[in-house]
Amino acid sequence: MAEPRLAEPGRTCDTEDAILAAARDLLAEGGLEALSMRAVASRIGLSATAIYHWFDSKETLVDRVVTHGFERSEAYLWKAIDHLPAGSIERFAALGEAYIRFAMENRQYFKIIFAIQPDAPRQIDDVPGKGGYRVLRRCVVEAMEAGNIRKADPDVVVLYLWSLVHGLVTIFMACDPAAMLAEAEACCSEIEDVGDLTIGLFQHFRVLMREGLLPSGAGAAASGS
Amino acid sequence: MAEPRLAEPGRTCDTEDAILAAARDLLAEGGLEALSMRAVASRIGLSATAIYHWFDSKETLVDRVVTHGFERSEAYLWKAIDHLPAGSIERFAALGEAYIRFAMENRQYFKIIFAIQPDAPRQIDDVPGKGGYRVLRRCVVEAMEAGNIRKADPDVVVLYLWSLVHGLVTIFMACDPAAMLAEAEACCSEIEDVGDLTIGLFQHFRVLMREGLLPSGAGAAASGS
DNA sequence: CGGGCAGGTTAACAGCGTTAAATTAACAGT
DNA sequence: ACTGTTAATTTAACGCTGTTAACCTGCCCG
Repeated sequence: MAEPRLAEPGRTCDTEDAILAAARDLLAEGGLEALSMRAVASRIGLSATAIYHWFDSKETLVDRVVTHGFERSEAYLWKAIDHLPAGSIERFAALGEAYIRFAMENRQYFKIIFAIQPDAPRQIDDVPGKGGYRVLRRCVVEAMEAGNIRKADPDVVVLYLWSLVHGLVTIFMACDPAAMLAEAEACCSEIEDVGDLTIGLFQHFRVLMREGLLPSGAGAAASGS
Repeated sequence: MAEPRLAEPGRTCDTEDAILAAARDLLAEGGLEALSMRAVASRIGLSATAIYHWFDSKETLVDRVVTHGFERSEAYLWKAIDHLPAGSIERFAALGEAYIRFAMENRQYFKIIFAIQPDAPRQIDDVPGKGGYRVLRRCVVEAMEAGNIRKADPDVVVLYLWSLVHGLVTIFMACDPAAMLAEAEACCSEIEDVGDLTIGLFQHFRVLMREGLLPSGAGAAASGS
């Protein structure tokens, strides 16, 4: 039936790609529960068991799909900031917004990565960390060298910023934004899209990120206490 | 076989409680995948289908279990701060650490709440928000009134702090803390427990929370830019 | 020609959530 | 006491899941 060409040297086999593509589509369309081995197989005209010649298990398959989905993240994030001056704090805001947008566009992948792990947690490299952590860390180090942000352990600052934006994403993915909006009616009375709403809220975080919680007057003076 | 007493007026039926208890135990022992209707039923000596007289579906059952698990959160968080002076910023640190500890002790519940939602996300009241949001908001408002933190929309500040600590928890639940530790070797060379490690890192966030990213000199003066 | 192997098939297993129908027991009414 | 009702539970079954075992088919190489 299908032409069985696979010996071409640099090329991975067609079937494997087809499986990955079908799995990716199913995941995007109906989430993880729609991604069954039989569904993937029938979409490419194979038996379910054929998949086991290419992937050890469903978990392996899902892992490959998600990993592939996140490989774009580094380029995605970098593109969002490369037009801004290196070392500037503007880059943090742009990076955070890009992270939010990327998460909203790939929320199925996000949910899996941050939920599926059975007991042995993955390496940080498998997480958006691989791409995102590097980009963010570079921004932090450059901004420190430029004297635009406080000098501290860069990894602590990176984790601080990553936690902030990732927590916002996670909360907004789990909660009804409308209910959120009712409580925090600050900015966003007419925004409907969850992503826009999240970004709108994130923009209100800027002052707190830059200047902290302490009142304006007390600011940097109280550093020693 | 079992004594069929159920007509007692104020009392919910025994079987329902037994189901919930068995489900809670199974969840704690083996996570969501260990919580099957048949496993719950066999643990209390019933048929799986008997559960459907008390709960519409597995989703309903899990929902009840998780909700019950989170009902303690408000008391838990409040207990962690009630010995500290109202309006003080010390309360934020204590509250954050308590949130981390609660999350680590109830990570199965956390994973479900922040992962399971099919498409229609839950109301904020179902999330630790119900308990946690209220406690945190009260701390923020009191600290604002006491002049200890900058005056702003309290809901934005609440969400800022909640995102920060929840993001940290989420990241540390999904990533290998050892790999994390290798990158951010700041504080924690000998800590083994994930919860302690997370709290250790959170303590390093304090300066950034209070005083922001900007360098000490530039601090509060740049407020207008 | 023959072996080996990649790629695929069908059949089957154990488990899952869930439904339908039948069963048992207790209670209420006449 | 007989009857009907309802709560609580059972067994049987359906369709789905991931996965394994065994078998087939055709290409390539010696």
